[in-house]
Formats: sequence, C-alpha cells, structure tokens
Amino acid sequence: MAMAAQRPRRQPTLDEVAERAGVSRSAASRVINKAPHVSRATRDAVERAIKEMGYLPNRTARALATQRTGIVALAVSHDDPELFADPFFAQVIVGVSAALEETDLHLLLCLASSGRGRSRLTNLLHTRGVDGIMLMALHGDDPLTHIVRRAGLPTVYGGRPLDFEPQWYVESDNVGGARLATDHLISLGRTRIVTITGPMSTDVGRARHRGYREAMIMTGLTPYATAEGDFTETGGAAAMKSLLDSHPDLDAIFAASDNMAAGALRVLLDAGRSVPADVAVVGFDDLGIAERTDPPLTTVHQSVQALGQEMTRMLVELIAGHEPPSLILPTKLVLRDSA
Amino acid sequence: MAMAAQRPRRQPTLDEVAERAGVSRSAASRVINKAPHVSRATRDAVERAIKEMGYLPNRTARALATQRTGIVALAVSHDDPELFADPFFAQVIVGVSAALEETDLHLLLCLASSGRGRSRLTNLLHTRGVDGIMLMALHGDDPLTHIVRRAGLPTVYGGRPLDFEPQWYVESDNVGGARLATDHLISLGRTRIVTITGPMSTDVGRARHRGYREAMIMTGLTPYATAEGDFTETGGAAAMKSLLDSHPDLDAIFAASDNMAAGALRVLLDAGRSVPADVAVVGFDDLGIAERTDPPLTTVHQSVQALGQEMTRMLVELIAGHEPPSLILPTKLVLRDSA
DNA sequence: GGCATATCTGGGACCGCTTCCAGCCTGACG
DNA sequence: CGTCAGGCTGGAAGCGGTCCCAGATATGCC
Repeated sequence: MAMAAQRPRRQPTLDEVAERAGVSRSAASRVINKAPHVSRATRDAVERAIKEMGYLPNRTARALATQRTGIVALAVSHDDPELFADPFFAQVIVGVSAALEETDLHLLLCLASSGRGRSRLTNLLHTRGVDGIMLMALHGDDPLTHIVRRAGLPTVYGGRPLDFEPQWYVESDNVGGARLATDHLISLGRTRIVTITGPMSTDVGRARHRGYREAMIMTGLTPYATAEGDFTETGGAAAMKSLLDSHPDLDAIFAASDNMAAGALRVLLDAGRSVPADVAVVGFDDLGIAERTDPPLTTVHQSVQALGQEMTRMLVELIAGHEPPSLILPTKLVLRDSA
Repeated sequence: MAMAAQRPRRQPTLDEVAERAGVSRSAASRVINKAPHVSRATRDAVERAIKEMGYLPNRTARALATQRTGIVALAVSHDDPELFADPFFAQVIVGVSAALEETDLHLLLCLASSGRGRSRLTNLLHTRGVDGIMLMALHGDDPLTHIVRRAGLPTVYGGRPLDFEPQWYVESDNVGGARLATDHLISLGRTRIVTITGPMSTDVGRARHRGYREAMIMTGLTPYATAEGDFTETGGAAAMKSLLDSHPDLDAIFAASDNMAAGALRVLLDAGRSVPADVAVVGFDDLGIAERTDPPLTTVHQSVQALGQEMTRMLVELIAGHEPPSLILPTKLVLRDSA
C-alpha cells in the first residue's frame, strides 16, 4: 500500500482534556503538575480524561511558559571530524546519557567544528534552545569557551581549558595519574625514563607532563627526556622515533595516552627493543586499545563514563540553581604486561 | 571573585525590536522571516534595531507558533551501553552532524536502552519534542520500532528492521559486500570457505550471510560451514574455535564484521595457522580496527559517515513534506594482507 | 450561628512568536 | 478625476501551556 509520509497526528490539548473532565484548564494543569489545592474529585476526573484521550502535555508550549526547554547540550570541539571517533567521546556520551536518564532532560549533541558549526551553536545558546551546556575537549583558547561564556547559560566543563579557570568543571586527576605511572616505572628500577606528552597547548597535556616531572624529581631523578605528541598513535610513533634517536639508552617511557603508547610500542618493537624487558611502557586512559596491543599496556585508568556522569549531575544542579563544587575524579594504575 | 551561577540573561523580544524600530510586531516578524510585503524603509529600520539590540528570535516561541522544533532525534537502541562505544556509531553521528550543518536543525541523541530510556523516548516523540527521528541498530523486533511507528513522526531507518519493511531507510549493500568478499576468496582459489555470521536476528546478519551463500552457489561451490557470531571480537573468536573444531581443513573465512575477523585471526594464529597462507580472512566494515590487526585485514568497506549523512538528508526531505526514495549505499573491497 | 481560616476553583494574563485579515495608501488606468 | 488593483501596515487571534489572583466553598473555633 502506498502510504503518505507520516505527518504528525494532532494530539489532544489541555483545553480539550479540561473540557472533557468538566473542569477549567487551570485545574487540569494543576493535576498534571501535581500542584496542591486540587480536590479528589477533580483529580480523578482529569486523570480519567487524560487516560481516555491519551493526553501528553506539549513540550514546546510548556517550555515557552516555564522558560525551560528540558534539553541540555553537549558540545564537542573538534577540528577533525575523525577525532570524534575516539572512544573517549563515546564513553562520555554513555555517561551523560546514563545520568540524564534519571532526569527528564534530553541530550542535544553539538559537533561544533567549522565556523558554521560554531555559529549554529552560538545561535542555539542565544535563542535559548537549551537549558545548559557541557563542553569537552578544549585546546588552548578554544573559540567555544568564548561563545559559551558570552551566552550566560549554566555551563560545565569537561577538563579545564587553558586560558581561564571555569567555575564548574569535572576532570580526571591527570597529575596524580601521571605520577602513579611514573612512580611505577621508578619502582621497577628504571631510571632513564622518558615521556611522550600530549599537546602542550592543552591542560591535559601539561598536567600529565607535570605529574611525570613531579614523580621524577620527588625521587631524586631528573626528567630524562620529553617529546611532544598529539595523543594519536602516529603522533606517538613519531615522538618515539625522535626519542630513540636522541636517547637510545632510555629504559622506560610514560606516554600520556594509550594511543601514543601503542604507536611507541610499534616503533620500539620495530627497533628491536623488547617490551618490557628492554623498555617498560606505561600509557594513560585505558579505553580499550590498551588491552589490544601486544603486549597489553600497563596504563592509568580514568573513568570517562564517570566523567560524563558527573558533568551531567553538576549541570543539573546548576540548572536547579544550586552551586555544586567542581570535581576531580581519581585515576588508578592498571597493571598489564608492558611494564 | 565569588560569582553566582550563570543565570540566563534576558534577551530582547520581538516586541521590543518592533517598538524601537517604530513599527508593529507583525512588520518586524515579516522582515525577520524575509516575508514579502515589507517596504524598504521598514526593513531597514527593523534590521537596524535588530543589530543594535542584538536580537535573536526565541526558538521555543517560534517552535510553538510554527509547530516545528528544529530538532531531530537519532535513537540508538543498545542493550549494552558498551555497544555504543563501537566506532560505528561515532561515524554515523559524524555523518549526521555534517548533513545537519547545512540545515538549521539540531541533533538530539537518544540512547534508549532500558525501559526507562524507552519511555523517555516515547514521551519525547508524543510530546512533539522533535520534528523527526532516525533509528539505528535494530535487532529482530526492537521495541523502538513500535514506539516510533506509533508516534507518527517522519522516520528514517538506518538499516532495515527484520519484522517489517520501513518506507524510508538507508543501508549499506550488505549482500553485495558479502558477495564481493566471498568472490575474492574464491578468486584466490580457496574452496573450503566458511563464514562467521552476525546475529541471525538482524537484517545485517542475514544479508551478509546471504551474500556469502549466493557467491558460493553462483560459482558452483557449496557453502562450507557457518557459525553465528555477535559482531564482537570475542564472539568471533568463539565462532572460529568451533569452526576450527568441526572443519579443521577450512582454507578461508569470511567474517561478517572486522571485530569478529579480528577475534578469528587471533584464534587462527594461536592454533598455528598462518594467515593468509593457510587461511585467508576477509572482514566487513573497515572502521579502523581492520588496519590495526596483524596482518591487516582485507575487508569490505562501507561508508558509515555517508550512511548518517544520507539518513539525515532523507529525514530533512520527509520533514519538508517530500517523499524521497530509500537508498542502498555501495560497498567496496579493500585489499590488505589477510587475503 | 458567626466569623476567621484553609482549601478549592476558574478567569485571565502571560511566555514570544507567526499569520490571517481588514483597512490604508499608493499608483495606474480609463 | 474616479476607480480599482496592488503593496504595506498593524491589530488581533492563534500556538498550548503555567500561574497569579480574586472569589467561592468547606472547615474550625468560640
């Protein structure tokens, strides 16, 4: 059967429900919102009418009246669309969704890459399309932070931007995690420990580097060598090559991401070093890839789902008018075979 | 400085703009919507006022008046939240976002897993919270399909559900792709070709299996053996083990996903078979993992971003009241080292 | 029984925008 | 110069809710 495109069916309105129940619209509204001051009889009548007519309040109308859309945005800044394919974001989203499930808010996902994407986001915020926003993945001076700050909407940051300290953010304990990793390498008796950092234009990159330095210095060692990567596998490989060149006697490496560790691993093996015998490797993140390398990576685990969840909870609090404290989520060392 | 939670600033309204421009609200509305019948003078005055006041029309109010929210939903049915971490979904989302960027629609992401999640989705649809919906990842009789069909909203399916033929869907050419893969193995001179299928409770699972059978039968071979997997790496490994058990002389395998192929690969190597010398392996999907196995997988490439993009375009058409045709996206064979 | 108090009720004013419509003005034409 | 067809215009009625408030009704107390 040839069937027309599904056009929205007309839903019953509050007025119709009220009429059917033989009460005023206000009364009907009250029972729907479980407001006080409504008699048993009225409540029953309205509830019956609602059930019979299959009434559901229109979101938009309600939003207009209450000035609440019931929608929060998660904005991801990514120059490269491919970057979003990183399991990291998927995990964040899973966490966010889980937390939202306990509320009656919905999730609007904004991949704001290009100028066009950004202006769409700006517009969304200024037209009051969402009640609040969560921001992820910020390098140095991400244009998104400006956009979002100007909008004057409840905002939660996932990780800290570099150029200012947001009042509300959630992040993993990057410094602590990096220290854990480095301390572990030290405890293994390694001394010529190098690090492959993330981009130094990001807070994460710097924090993990700082953790490495602190751990080294604390135990009287001197940071042996550093190469900057970009959190990707190929970036890690490149960094590893240059390190191997400049410091061929290195005996351990802390990579600020598993991706980079994986790249480094490949280069090391290709260079004939055995891992962990010749060189011990520790990564950071523990998002699946760490288990799939050969040998599997010892790494610092951060719970990205928890990150998403806590960001969401925080945002919900903010929207409710409270002022929750910012949060730093613990990380832990996961021992596998690479160190 | 202690700073209060960012509460939304009050935005100017259309009335205020109109007043400032010295015209009626209707006139102002007309220039904003580029409607005809507005004089040069009026337009200029209004446009100036808009610029001066930084006016942006309130989304919600407009939505109420036009009965259009400007939001479309992407619903993903996943029993296991982990499943969403599959890069597949990330790619879909990237495609969807890219297509939406050309419109003024935004993306609402619904991970509708639990009963709670599903009822939230139901509610969203019936309360007219979105203008249309895209549905992904459907096994046999996914409850989502029912929910969505009842809602009577423009709907596009990504892949076909098993229990009915949706009027609008986009999918990859699974049968064709599987044939490509199998034909390739045949052309390599293999004859004892087995397949690890996806769940037979999914259309994708069945279609790829059908492609395999068709290719075999077309060339006069008999389908050698089949084991059902679940598209995951561990599932693929398990299936491989049982196949190796029952048909130790197999010389090629077509796995209906790269994940399963990766699992199978591991089992094969552990069993002392060399790939591709003893056993040739072809996967399906080509979503990154195929390049990272050792040896890298020959596989059938499907463009998941294109899938997302086309779904979105189709939905936009539907919302606009047109009736676009359904689409089947081509797949192609990518030769690497495993076959 | 009278009066204060608490509970319930419906009317109506919003929320901010779109859109229909009747009235006005203009210019063109006969 | 009268008439008619336009283009412009602002008023007002909507979209479908929330919520304040004044009035009506029920309860408690002396």
